Amino acid sequence: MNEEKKSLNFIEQIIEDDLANGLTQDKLRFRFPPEPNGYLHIGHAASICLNFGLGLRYNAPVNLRFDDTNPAKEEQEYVDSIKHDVQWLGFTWDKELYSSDYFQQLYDWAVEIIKNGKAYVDDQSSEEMALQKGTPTEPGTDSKNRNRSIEENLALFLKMKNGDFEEGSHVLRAKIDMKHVNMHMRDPIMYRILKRHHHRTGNDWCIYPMYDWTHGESDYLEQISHSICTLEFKSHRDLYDWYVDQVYDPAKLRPKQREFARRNLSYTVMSKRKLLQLVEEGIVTGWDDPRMPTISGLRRRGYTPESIRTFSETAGISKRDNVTDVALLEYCIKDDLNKTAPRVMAVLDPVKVVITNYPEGKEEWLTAENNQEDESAGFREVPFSREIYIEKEDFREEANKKFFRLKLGNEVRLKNAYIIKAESVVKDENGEITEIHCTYDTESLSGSGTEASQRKVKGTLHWVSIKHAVKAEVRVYDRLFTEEAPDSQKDKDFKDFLNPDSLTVLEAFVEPSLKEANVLDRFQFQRLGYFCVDKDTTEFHLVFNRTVPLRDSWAKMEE
RNA sequence: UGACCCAUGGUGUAAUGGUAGCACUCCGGUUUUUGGUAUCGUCAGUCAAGGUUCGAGUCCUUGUGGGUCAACCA
Repeated sequence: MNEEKKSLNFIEQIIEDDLANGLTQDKLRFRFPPEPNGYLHIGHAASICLNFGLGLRYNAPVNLRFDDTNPAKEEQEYVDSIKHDVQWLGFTWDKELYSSDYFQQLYDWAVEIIKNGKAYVDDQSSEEMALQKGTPTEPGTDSKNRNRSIEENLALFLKMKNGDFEEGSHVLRAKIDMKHVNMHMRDPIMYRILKRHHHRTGNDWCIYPMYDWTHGESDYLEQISHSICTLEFKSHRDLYDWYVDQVYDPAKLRPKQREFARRNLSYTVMSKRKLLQLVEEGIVTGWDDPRMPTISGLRRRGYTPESIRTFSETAGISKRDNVTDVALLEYCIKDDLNKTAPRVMAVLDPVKVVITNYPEGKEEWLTAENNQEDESAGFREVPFSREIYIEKEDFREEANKKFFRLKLGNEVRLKNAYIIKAESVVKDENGEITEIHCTYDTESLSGSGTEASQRKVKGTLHWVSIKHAVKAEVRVYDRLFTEEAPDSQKDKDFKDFLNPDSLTVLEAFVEPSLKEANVLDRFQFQRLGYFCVDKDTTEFHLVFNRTVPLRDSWAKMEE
């Protein structure tokens, strides 16, 4: 009953203020506007969760709008992946829209703007125009084409549209103010000539509208009430407003742009350019490499949509630059999987144990709970026999009292099975232990209710029966970079900080029940971590990805 | 030598002029057939200096520090 009221973030605050000042709730409408030029990453997830979260909170529609105004970079493949990722995250958009849907409307409006004397065709080189643009501290100078007649502009713009000019030879510019303190207001380009095939409009157009000209008008057309973007667009706001002013009908809703800080994660990079570089240079295996901060990478790694939503919610939003500790993301997935992932046993670095007083040829199928955190998860049967594998690091010939695991002369419990005692070891010519000989307490079976079964021993180990074990490839991932903020180190390239050990491939043994596992099924390998079945799995070859290890306070004690 | 944005524990955020709180991380205790989980606890913060006010993290001024802005990218 603690009616603790959740505080509003600053965007919600703005909306509440607008509502208090007369905007009605039914006018609220949002959008998520990715450019289909790459895969979505965890930073986009923040924006997705923000926009769709607002939609849920205010019962308002949220459009998925592809900002596809640059045919040179955009592809259908990216459109498909983005739709998949948004759905996978658990959100439903109202309308699927494309900026390219508005090319004709934008063109018609541009003609009107020319007729109003607010735009002109410039045929200078981009170098000349850049020179005239000035700098943040110096005003720009007017183009020699700035005062072309309306008729001439109309004729030239038509020729641009008709493909009569070469790429790069002409642009349409808004006539605003070359001396404006805001560089974006110094006669920005509205259209450029691009003789490229567009993934949706094909070859219908050879002029394409720029982002600024497109975005506000698209928001206006869709009657988006709050157009939320990241901080680097702050200085575009003046232009956004100027463009909306050119077509605004006061009877309609006027969209407003508001900006928040993009979410950065420690030990990774987030820019599409850099992620693309990792993919193209083969540093990772693809956009969905489990080490990538992409939604598809996290999905393949074993992250749940729920955990990513919780992460976004917990990290919150603000207007300051940030680098969120990846430990928070890892906490979110561990917390989720702890409640939902079935427990199984797998040995990643095996050493053989022979239980000398266990009859040769005998096998038992023992009962094991699937999830101690969830009674409804039920039980399964796990085979036990005379020879088993345990982890190498779970045995020492000698150790101090802090070491709760198996050592000569000492007892441990095998999870869901018996208590065993290490009696001797067999070594090869190099002194490497090849077998550990143990005896077991025949009365100590877990759950049997006997006095011996209730005995307290300090350590409990996971294990697999050698005879029944299934071989599996296990891919153990570590952070991709060794530096918290790899892309903000002065004079250094982010790739200087690549972690050479970000992937370790192990040949492991897992309990037989895992033979039935399907791609993306998630498990806790007890005492080790959370793992999921990779898509590389075939009928004959099981592959697991380690999502995240369990907290290991023993490893910490060991320094 | 400009304009704009930002500044709260190690990290991410809250406090809307009135008790600086939450989560993660770190460290420690208890419980435990996972050295997991759960649970209890410890350490730790308002960039600085002035001003307004009964009262300032919050408002004002000036500094300091960080970021953004000059693609025919978005």
